[in-house]
This record gives sequence, structure tokens and C-alpha cells, in this order.
Amino acid sequence: MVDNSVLELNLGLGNNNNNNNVVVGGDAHAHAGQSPRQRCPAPFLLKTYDLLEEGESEDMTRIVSWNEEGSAFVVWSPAEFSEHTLRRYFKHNNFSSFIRQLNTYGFKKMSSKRWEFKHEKFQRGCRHMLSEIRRKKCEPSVFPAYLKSSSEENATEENNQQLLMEENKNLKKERLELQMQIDECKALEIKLLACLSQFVDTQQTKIRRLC
Amino acid sequence: MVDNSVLELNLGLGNNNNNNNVVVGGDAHAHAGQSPRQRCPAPFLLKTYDLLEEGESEDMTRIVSWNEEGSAFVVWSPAEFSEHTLRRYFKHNNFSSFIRQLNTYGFKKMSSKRWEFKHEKFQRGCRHMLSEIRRKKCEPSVFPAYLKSSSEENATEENNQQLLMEENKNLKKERLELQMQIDECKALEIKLLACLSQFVDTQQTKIRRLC
DNA sequence: GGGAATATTCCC
DNA sequence: GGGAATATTCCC
Repeated sequence: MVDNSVLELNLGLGNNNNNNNVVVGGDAHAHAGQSPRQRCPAPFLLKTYDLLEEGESEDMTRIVSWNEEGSAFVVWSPAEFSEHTLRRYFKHNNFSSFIRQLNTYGFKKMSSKRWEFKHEKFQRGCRHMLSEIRRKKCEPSVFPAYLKSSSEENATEENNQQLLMEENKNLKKERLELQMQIDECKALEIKLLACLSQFVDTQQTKIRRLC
Repeated sequence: MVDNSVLELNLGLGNNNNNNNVVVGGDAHAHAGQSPRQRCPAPFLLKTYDLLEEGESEDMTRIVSWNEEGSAFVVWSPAEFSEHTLRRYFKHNNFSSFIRQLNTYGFKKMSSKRWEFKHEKFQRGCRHMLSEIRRKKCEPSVFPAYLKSSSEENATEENNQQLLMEENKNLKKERLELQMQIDECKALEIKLLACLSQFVDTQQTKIRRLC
């Protein structure tokens, strides 16, 4: 009889084996480029949250820590923070890049006297709220107000065009996906045929022997 | 007393002291984010060029090198290249990220048999040509031509729209065809599986009879 | 603080 | 290969 496992084996063509994805430093953090639709918070937020939490148990609270109430965090020593903490959690050691990210995610600096940053949804013990924090988006094609004035007709037309381009983009994406599906199907067909052929041979031999 | 070096380090927010930007090998490379208007080539290109040139003098040609004519370069050992070279010149060690960049800058893969990449303006001994290589831009805005005068602009726009609609229509047609192909493939699969299954049964019976 | 360019990642 | 999201850098 045909080994079932052989048949099953070939059906798993569509799986995404991303194992070749080498992320160094053994971090279990999410990766850049992940779709924001997923519940998973941005890597930056997870890393920042985790470095605070992991800092609690170590001797790191003199460098960075939650504030008294856990409603914000304070970088007590930017130099050490950059050299040790940033280097450990991120791909750089520039304090200003870290701050750029904080701003991107809507954090506010609380005091001019110390590096204290706050965000509604970024609080001690509330890791689950991180996924509610969104990047500020960069207003892809908002045109300056003074150019908008020409007429509403123009605006409508431009809007139309925008929609068309959107649809166009989606169609191209769909096309790619369909094409890939077809490729998979074809590959599967080839495997099935090979499997069938091999089985026929095997059986033929068996029968011949039995005769 | 407070260590001065610690204090100084913290002030580097506004000014661009990228000295803490640890890219090994004492590089004089430009940095990301620099304006493309400047004559300076993209950091990625400089780094890639330099790693080839610096490799010449060392024992690195077995990992990566120019090809015979110096018209392209070959990564002979992607594993070592990633671990050793990428890690040294970039902020990662993913070969696929490197390739993504090559594609962004318009390099072409020359052979399916080895990792050879070519770009018109990327050749041995021609460091000065690097500044002529441009990133492929990503369709920055829906309407790149705001600043044109509206009279001739209108015609262009209408023409654009027409083209868009045309493309759109074709894409939808293509989609339908692809979908039909998929349906056929699936039907064929089912038939093949049925065929296989039936054949198995028949043979089983035959063999049982012969035993 | 944020705009914009380049870099890196993930995905199709 | 390339689209698109996030990350990092540079600049105002």
C-alpha cells in the first residue's frame, strides 16, 4: 500500500518557513516590518518596556527606571543608557535616535530638568496596552493648503485618481498572489505525478515478483 | 568629582557628532539620512565598494571579490560574508537585507549559479561613479506635479487617469484569467488524487489475489 | 519636535 | 524582486 505520509508530505507547499531569519542577540522581540494590523506591539515599544522591566531586577535602576507612580520612565544617566542599554537592545547607541523614536510613538517629555518620558498607554505593569500605541503616520500625500484652493472639482478628481491608484496597487498585489498560487499548484501537480509514477513502478515490481 | 567625559556625551543631541556611531574599521563613510543632493554617494554604496577594495589587500577574496574584469562582484561564501563582512560594515548580518539594498539601488543578479551582482556604475577602480547611482524611488506621492501650472497640468492629469483606468481594466481581466487557471489546477489535482487512490485500490486487490 | 532620507526587516 | 512597515540618521 502507498505510504500515506508520502502523499501528505507534498501538500505543505504554502507554509512560510522563515527560519533563515537570523536575529542576533537572542531577543524574543517582534521584528521591524511586521504588519500593524497584527495585535503585536511595535518592536520598539516592546524593547523599551522590557528594558525597564528587566532593569528592575538588576542594578540598572540608577541608569533608567519607571518613575515613582509607574506612569512614565526616566533616563537618569543618558551616557550609560546609550552605551549599555541602547547597545544591548537596539542596533545603535545614539540617545537622539532613541528620542526620535519616542517622539514618533507620541511620547511626551515631562520635564526640562530630567529625561522623563510619558505616554498614556505606556505604564508599569501594563504590557498589554502597548499594542494600542500607534506610530504617528507621515501624511503620505497631504498637499499644502494653499494649493488646494483651486477648486473642489480638482479635489474630487484628485481623490478619484488616488482611489484608482489604490485599487491598481491592490490589483497588482492580488495578481502576484494569484501567480504564486498557480506556481504552487503546478509544483504540487509535478510532485503528485512523480509520486504516482513511482508507485506504479514499485507495484509493477512487486507483482512481477509474485507471479 | 564628576567625570567630564560622561557629561559631554550627553550633549550630543543637536549637533551631529556621529563619532559614537560605531562602524568598525575606521570608516570615512557617509551616513544614512544625508541629502541626496549632495555629491556624496549613499552610505550603502560606499561601504559595499570599500569592503571590496579593502578585501583585496586581505585574505577576503575567497569570501567576496570583484569578478575577473572588475565589472561586477561576487559573494563566494554568503555564510561567511554575512557573519564576517556584513556584521563589520553594517548594522546587521542578514544576507537578504544586503540583497534588498542591492535591488533598491538597481543592481542585477548576473547568474543563477552564483551570487554575482552588477551595476553599470559600480565597477572596480571607479569609486567616483558611485555618486551617479540613485535609489529607486517608491512612488513618493500620488501627484508629483502639484507645482506645475494647472493649464497643461490638467491635460496630463486626464491622460494619466485614462492610463490608470486602462491598466485597471486589464488588471481585472488578468485577475479573472488567473483565477480560472487556479480553478483548473485545483480540479486537476483532485483528479490526480482520485486516480492515485483508485490505482492503489486496484493494485491492492491484484496483489492480494496473487498471494 | 518633527520632516525626510536611507537602512533593515518582513512579506508576497 | 520589490512593496511596505519600522528603525536609524541627518537636518531644520
